Amino acid sequence: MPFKLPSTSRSLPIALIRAREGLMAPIRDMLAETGITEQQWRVLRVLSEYGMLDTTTLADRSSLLFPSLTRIAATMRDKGLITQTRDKVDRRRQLIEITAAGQKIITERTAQSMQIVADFKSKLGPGNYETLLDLLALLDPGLHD
Amino acid sequence: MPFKLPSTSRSLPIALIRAREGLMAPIRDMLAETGITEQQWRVLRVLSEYGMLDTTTLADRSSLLFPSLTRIAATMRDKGLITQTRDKVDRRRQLIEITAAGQKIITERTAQSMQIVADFKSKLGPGNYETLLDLLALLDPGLHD
DNA sequence: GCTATTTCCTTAACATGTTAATCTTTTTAA
DNA sequence: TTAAAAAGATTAACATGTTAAGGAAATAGC
Repeated sequence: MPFKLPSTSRSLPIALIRAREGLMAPIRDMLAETGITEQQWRVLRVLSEYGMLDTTTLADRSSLLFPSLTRIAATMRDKGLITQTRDKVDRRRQLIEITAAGQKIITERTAQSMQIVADFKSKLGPGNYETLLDLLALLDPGLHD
Repeated sequence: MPFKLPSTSRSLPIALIRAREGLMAPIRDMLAETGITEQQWRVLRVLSEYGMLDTTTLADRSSLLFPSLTRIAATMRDKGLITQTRDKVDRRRQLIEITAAGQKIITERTAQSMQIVADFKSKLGPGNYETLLDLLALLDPGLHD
């Protein structure tokens, strides 16, 4: 039975990459002005939203793998964007917190960032935007398994 | 005006990452058995579908950046999965073609790969799968700008 | 209490993503 | 026809993704 794979033009993994590429292009342009990367922005967003976090929780909420976060945190500490402290009770654990300098970047870029999100919402139509988020959530392994 | 960014749990870029992670996990498990990476698989898929291609077209259809493709092609050439030849007419251009060994990997894994796709289709429901592809296409910068 | 296991995190090694600089070949334009 | 510009591709440099191995601290079981 000579079944055939779907054309790469209708491949879901590839469609996800390309959609992400389109979405991130303006965000990366914005971040280039601040000197931080997309991942560092994500870490700042999470820390700003949730406050001080241990590394495991931070990695999970930032959708970063642990080894990546180790390096990213070191870079961000050197830049003065975060602080790292050992947990007094469990000295294996490390606690990470955003600094004033880190929060300043979030604050300064919030309006611009929201405008980018608004542009994509209107590009898709408001209902479609929510539909898309819901469909993507169905594929998220962390949400039901 | 203290506008606030959407919670990172409803961020579209993050949702795209997580969906892709869920989608690729079983595919990566499959590819681990063959000794090639996700990107190398994508290159083989495109070459198998379209035949011999110049590097620019291949990079575009594989959704890879040019410098990445340069390295990936070198690796794949060393593994015997592709051949690289100079264009006789325009010696700047390079032409890339899949080898029998490369095609063998595609052939051997087609059924397994299709099963993974089918599983995700049934997980989402058939209508939702097409809806998702269509919505993602709206964000693809290469499809309308 | 003491060892084996588990947990949290870091290092290592290799592949890719991203931007910028460079190199070669071709095309343009005077 | 020849120097400047453009096009195709590579290299470099740094950051991240991914898997596996290692290291220190805490916990479980005996």
